[in-house]
Amino acid sequence: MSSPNYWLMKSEPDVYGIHHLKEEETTLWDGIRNYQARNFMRSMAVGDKAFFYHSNCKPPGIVGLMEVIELGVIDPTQFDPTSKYHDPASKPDSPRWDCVRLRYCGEFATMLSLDALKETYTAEQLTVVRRGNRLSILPVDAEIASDLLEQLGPLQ
DNA sequence: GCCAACGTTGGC
DNA sequence: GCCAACGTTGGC
Repeated sequence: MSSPNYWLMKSEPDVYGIHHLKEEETTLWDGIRNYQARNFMRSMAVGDKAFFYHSNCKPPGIVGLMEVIELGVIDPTQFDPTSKYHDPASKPDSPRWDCVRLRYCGEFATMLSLDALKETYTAEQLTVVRRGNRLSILPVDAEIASDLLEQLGPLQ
C-alpha cells in the first residue's frame, strides 16, 4: 500500500464548515460543478487525506483534516430540480458529476491562515496561495503536506 | 463592495 | 472553432 496523496478542499464555513463535518462525521462532497475539480476527485484513492480549507471568510485558511472513504459517488444534487446544483443537461444514464465521501479526522488547534501560508510557500509549492486561484479542490505535494502537518500540530 | 482570474455559454 | 459576453469564486 502506497502512502496517501494529499489534497486541499475549500468550503465556505457558513455553507459547510469544519464544525458541520465534525457533527456529521462523514460527508458527500457534492455540488462541485467544475471539471478540473471533479477530475481531481476522480484521481483520489481511498485513504487519501485532504486539508479542510475555509474560504470566503475572515481569515481564510486550513482548519482541519479529512480522509477519503468512498470514490465515484454519483452527485445526487445534479438530478434535483430544487437544488442550486441541479444540472438539467446531466442525464441519469450518463451522469456528469460524481464525487467522493470524506470522513472527519480532526480539527487543528489553530488554523493556518492564507496570510501565513503565503509567507511560507510560493504558488509553485502550494497552489492555493496563487492570487486569483478559484479551484476548490487542489492537490498538495507530499513534502509540503508533511510540512503543513508539522506546522499545524496534533489534531484535536 | 470591488474586481482579478478564469470557466462557460452561445452567436456566428 | 473563435471569441465576446457573462457568471462565479473568493481574496482584498
